[in-house]
Amino acid sequence: MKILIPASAPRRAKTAGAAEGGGRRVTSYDVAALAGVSQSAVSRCFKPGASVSKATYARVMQAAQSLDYIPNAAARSLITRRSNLVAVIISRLANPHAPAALAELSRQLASRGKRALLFTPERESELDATLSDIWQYQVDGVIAAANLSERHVAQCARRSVPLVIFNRCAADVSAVVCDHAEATRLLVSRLAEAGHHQFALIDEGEASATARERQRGARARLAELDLPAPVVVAVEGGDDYAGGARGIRAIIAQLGRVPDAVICGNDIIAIGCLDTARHELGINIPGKMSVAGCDAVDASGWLSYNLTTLRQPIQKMAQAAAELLAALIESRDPAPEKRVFCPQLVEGTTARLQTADKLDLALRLELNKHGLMTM
Amino acid sequence: MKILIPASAPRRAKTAGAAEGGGRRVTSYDVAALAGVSQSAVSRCFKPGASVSKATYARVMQAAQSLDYIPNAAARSLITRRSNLVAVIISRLANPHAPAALAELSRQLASRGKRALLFTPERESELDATLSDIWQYQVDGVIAAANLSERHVAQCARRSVPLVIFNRCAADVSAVVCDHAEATRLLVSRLAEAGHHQFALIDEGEASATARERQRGARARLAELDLPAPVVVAVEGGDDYAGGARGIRAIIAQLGRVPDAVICGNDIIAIGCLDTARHELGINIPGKMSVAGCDAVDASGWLSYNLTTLRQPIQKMAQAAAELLAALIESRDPAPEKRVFCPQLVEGTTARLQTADKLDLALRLELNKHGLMTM
DNA sequence: TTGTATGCGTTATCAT
DNA sequence: ATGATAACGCATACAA
Repeated sequence: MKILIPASAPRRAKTAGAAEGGGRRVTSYDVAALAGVSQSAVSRCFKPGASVSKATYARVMQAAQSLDYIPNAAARSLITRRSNLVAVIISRLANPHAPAALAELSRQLASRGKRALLFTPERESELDATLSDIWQYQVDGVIAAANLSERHVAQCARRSVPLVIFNRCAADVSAVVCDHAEATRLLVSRLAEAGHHQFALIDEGEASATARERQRGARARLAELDLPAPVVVAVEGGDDYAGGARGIRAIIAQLGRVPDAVICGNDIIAIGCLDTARHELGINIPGKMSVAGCDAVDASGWLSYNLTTLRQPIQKMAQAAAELLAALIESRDPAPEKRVFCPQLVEGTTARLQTADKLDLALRLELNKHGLMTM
Repeated sequence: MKILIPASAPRRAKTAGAAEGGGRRVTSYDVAALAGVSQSAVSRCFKPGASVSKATYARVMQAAQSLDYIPNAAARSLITRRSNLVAVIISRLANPHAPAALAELSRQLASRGKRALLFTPERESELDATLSDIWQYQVDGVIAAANLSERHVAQCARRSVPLVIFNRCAADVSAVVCDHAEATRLLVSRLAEAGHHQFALIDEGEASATARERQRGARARLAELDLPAPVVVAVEGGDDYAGGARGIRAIIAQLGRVPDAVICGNDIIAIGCLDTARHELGINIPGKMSVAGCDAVDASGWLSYNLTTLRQPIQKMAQAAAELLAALIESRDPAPEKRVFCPQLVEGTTARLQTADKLDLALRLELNKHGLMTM
């Protein structure tokens, strides 16, 4: 059996000479040496609420500053099991209000000390690879503005990584959503009140959950009001300006005439529909036909359009998402919570709407309800 | 002096029982134990081009899969000094083509095994804090679509973190830019050829480097052509739809009449100018006045506008940025390289332009030059 | 080709 | 309040 004599020297002999090797990184050992304290003292100085004397704190901070020392997040996350990274999955950054949502999410995460690690899969088939990528980085949580399958959601659960779905429907997951069904109900109510009879919808196809919701809301309200079922045109993968242009032509072809009102899945579709109707088909809007969009974009307010549309409270939604995720990260209790917001009607000039004071009382009460957040 | 008896057991006693503690992470040790190999063997299996036998590779991969093992990027980056993270600084995500650029950057980085860590400072004053944040994460490089000061650039150099500036002017740094001066030169040339005499500019103020470039190009070309100096209106912080609306009113007030042509710093300004001129001031466009934008956005192609504008090759620029950064990361040679792209003229119907075959030969040659990439 | 041993830079635990 | 020491999970030099 061998007998060892313990080395009295510390495990590593760090030299504080930072100006030597060119590429050597500045570590807490360098700062400690310069400040004349132990490395653990340095570490404590960078941990909020740790017990350090005023004097050492000052010396350490000065040393750190003169060496440009900044703690290494990789090493920290290794031991704390907190990366302060949040994966943000946005499937289509081209989506009209994705930029606004992303900017606000980034802000909100930053205010909570988290950073957005961006993932932009282009097809749904890339989601598997995207998730694998994500796990590498030991993210503290995931915010997904993408159509995750149940399998993907389960994957998050198995790894116990908190997940918040943004603006998509999903079962058994925390989510921040807009009540799209209520939105189209509201729109149909107002338009019907103003005398519109034959409705049409241009929207994404059945693959889109939000499109299904919008269609469901519109159909239900129309049925309640004993109005004819709407003509529905799905613009698969063409939920954009060109889709709106094709959509209105398809509707007229199918119906044999101009509908009273067209409700579009988003503002860009609506603008495409509007431009084509006005400039190419010569339809008087809103005289002969009303057009409404969803998800107000900047362009909807421009003088050439002044679109009647529904505004999602994107900022509030982003804030809610960050809030929800933060709560999930703190407490290890995975009780899913949903926050449902309701879009607000923006009365433009592309639809003939009854002014509010002419509406009967019952309808006014109902509309009033929509102005509030619902759970 | 104490005498120690060395423990014959390894430094750490890892149990492969993954299903015990609930939250325990799966490590390469777990995979090694299940596959009956050493931890280093597992590590090698995940390193492309390492020397592993076919047999062990298969066993390790199967074990890894059954345990849902994925290497921990934090631990890896600690030893390899490569985080595979790239900080992307975008100061204003509201900026018309920021989303497109970001999406393409994310794509291009991903194809090189890198991830975009997003930073969205809102004011220039936040840049210091942003950079400090960035250094924590040991990013492999930085792509900045923001106005970094020389101090910020120096900070990157001192930490030897590769930096690529996106779409901003900067000295002594690698950058991907559009030649905005050439863009406005081109526009002025074409408009002058078509008989425009009195020009006006609506753009951001002197604080914006790209605005200064555009103004410089326009002034220079006008001087060459012996045309009067342009009326210039700066819309500080209002480089948007409302800015364009205010801008055209200011120009007319200043000039006492309608100018022949208005060149706007971006398409949104141009659209604001156009809408106000047409719908509120009743100016016939392009009959009485020509309007041109810069940085083609989707809306510029809509039927209601069909704007004459300049298209930046954003995709190519994003690709070039990723390429440049990747090269910088690979080679430790910090020789700055610039890639300059030239915007392409989009001939809409908001400006009276001479058709190309009527231009004199000299001008045609010059224009042709602009179609190519310049260095 | 494979295994052993060590270090990356930090935080956490414990004794002082 | 402070310092010594042990993880965290991986990659790599070196020995076998």
